[in-house]
Amino acid sequence: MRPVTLHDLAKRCNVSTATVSAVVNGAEWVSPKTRRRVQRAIDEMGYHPNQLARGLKRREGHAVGVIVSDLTNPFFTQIVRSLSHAVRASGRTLSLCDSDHRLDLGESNLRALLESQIIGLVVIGDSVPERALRAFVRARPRVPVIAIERDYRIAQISPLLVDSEHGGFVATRHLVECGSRRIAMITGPSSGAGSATYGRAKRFEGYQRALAESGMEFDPGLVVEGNFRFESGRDAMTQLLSLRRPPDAVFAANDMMALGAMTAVRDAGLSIPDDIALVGFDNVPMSSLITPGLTTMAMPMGELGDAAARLLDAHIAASGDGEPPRVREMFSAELVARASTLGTSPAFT
Amino acid sequence: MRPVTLHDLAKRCNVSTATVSAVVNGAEWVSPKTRRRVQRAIDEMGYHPNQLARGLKRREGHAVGVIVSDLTNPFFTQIVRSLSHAVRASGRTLSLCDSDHRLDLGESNLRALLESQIIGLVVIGDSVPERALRAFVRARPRVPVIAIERDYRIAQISPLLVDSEHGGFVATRHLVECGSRRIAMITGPSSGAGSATYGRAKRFEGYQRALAESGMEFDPGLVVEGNFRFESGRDAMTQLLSLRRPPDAVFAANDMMALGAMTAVRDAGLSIPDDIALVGFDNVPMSSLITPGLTTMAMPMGELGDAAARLLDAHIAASGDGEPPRVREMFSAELVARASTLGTSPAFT
DNA sequence: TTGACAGGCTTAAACGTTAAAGCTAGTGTC
DNA sequence: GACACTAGCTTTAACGTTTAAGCCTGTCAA
Repeated sequence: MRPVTLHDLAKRCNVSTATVSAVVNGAEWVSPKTRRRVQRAIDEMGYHPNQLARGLKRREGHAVGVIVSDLTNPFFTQIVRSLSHAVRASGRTLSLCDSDHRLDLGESNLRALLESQIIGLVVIGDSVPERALRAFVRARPRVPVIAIERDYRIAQISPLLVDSEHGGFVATRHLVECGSRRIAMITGPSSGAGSATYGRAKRFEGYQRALAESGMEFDPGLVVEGNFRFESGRDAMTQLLSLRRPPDAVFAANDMMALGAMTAVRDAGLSIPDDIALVGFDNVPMSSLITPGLTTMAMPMGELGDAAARLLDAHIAASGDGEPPRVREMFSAELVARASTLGTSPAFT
Repeated sequence: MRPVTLHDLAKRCNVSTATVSAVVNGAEWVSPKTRRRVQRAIDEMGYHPNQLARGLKRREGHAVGVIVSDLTNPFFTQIVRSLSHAVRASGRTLSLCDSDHRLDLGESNLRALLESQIIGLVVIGDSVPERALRAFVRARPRVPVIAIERDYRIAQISPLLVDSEHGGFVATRHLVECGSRRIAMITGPSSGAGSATYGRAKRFEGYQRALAESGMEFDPGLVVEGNFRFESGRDAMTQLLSLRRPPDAVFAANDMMALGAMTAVRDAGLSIPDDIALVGFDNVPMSSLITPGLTTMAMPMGELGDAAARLLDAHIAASGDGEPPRVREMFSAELVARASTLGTSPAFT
């Protein structure tokens, strides 16, 4: 039992396949009578257009590709989710790839998407090597590519960034304002997976600027490198606590490391925020649910997903006019103050 | 600049497209000399097969569809993630749909997947109306459909289930063993989104059986209905605490509600587990990170994703032999005891 | 009466790939 | 020398759509 095709409908209605196609696609010129007859046959026989054939003929696919380095990261999940809704709303389909923090997997994922003739691509975080993307835009000059939280040096790629320098500055200044005098930082990795994300270095720069503007000296001994994961935050914190002069506040480059740091503080029998004040970055859902609530810089996840979808739609709609224009958009993270810096005053349980 | 096609390669190498196709697909009969020549041209010109054309000709797509009711639910995210890896490993592509807890969206997502000629379908949770799936298996009798945590009454659909009756039983018995005498339950919704998931009713049944086997009376006043979300757990707990005789233990049908319940207990100035012992269900990542750690029934998420991928591969490999066989697999949830029932003995911080 | 024109359809050629069937030259067999 | 056989190709017809071009038939203006 083959699926119903335009031919089947055409035979049944004694018209040509072109006419049936016109009805399916809502062309103007079909007479109301024929249109009704064909429409009835479509409903009765249960016809569904074959997007492969359609795509082949129209020389464009119907899928938008998205590559993410780790879907279990709530930051990415939320972006993918809002992206998926937007993509569906415009009648397309989402092809999802999880590169599992491995650049080689990201590259093979990208090839698969290229072959499936995607009509647009969103790359989130540090999931695809620059070289591979360069090859992609060369092979498909008309396909819009959007990078979230990664600033590729490729002219055809539109970056959507969060101003992490400012975010790091605000986070650190908040700690200063809360009375901290020795502020440590747990950074992202300087090499390997995640090291190339836009925010990694910027958060550190913001931290340094805030220290400078507050007249505090920068102590390299208070900077520990993590890898954005829970365990590395815990280990980094343990290391910081073992210093001769431990810090009284810590700015972690993301929430997962901040949460890891939190358990290390607890394990050491110390209290947050009295002994150690703590700020994270991302505002993952968990940060509002734990006790004490984690003060953090909220990333505009929904906005990023929506903006990506909006850009894709615009690019696709304007296709035919050569290459898509490059757009660079900057979003900002907002401070969400919770108990990990403010303490348990009634307003911030 | 059109993408390179088989024709371009054929012309360049003075062979027919059939030969080039044979090289691309690794057919045996091509002479080593020709193979080398063609292979070189492929590399030099940067050829990538067009999966739309290939799929059209072979009468099968290259994508596996997955529909999930809410991607931000970590339980689903982990399944999708392991599924995506398995799908990529077999050279296919993942088409992801998030139905946003709306059955009508799930239905339109399913239609989109149908049109894109998916080669297999995984439906996770309560995301697609049974009627729509029935139509799908009628339209595509050869496409294997796998349902995770949902037991559709459709012969062609293979369900992958977790024995939640037993899980509910073990969870409740654990509370009994920890000394609780009045055990309440926060259930899933009895109607609307999520109400049709396989586990919902089963967890409640297991709870009742454990009470009966422990010789404890079942008190309907200790059962409150939630909707699987954080806030509903918090509200349900508040309601339970306001009873004349509040419970000394609560079994929540999932972790998110248990976490909500936890904040309600804290807000009431009570302690976990001394005043209220708490058990959840799912073992979302957060449950191990909060304080106190949440005792919960661990769902075998990776196993479910892998099993789904394995079944799909088997079905697809055996295609041609008519309809895919229906497989029903049952997995089990395992108790992970943490501080929310055991207290802060050194072993369970 | 002729021609122009428009409405409503059909024809036919693609889109890039695969696969069955056919062809050719060379080898081996008796 | 006729025959079969094989290795290594080519030819050709699809797969299900779309779309440009063409073909009728009827209407209307001149």
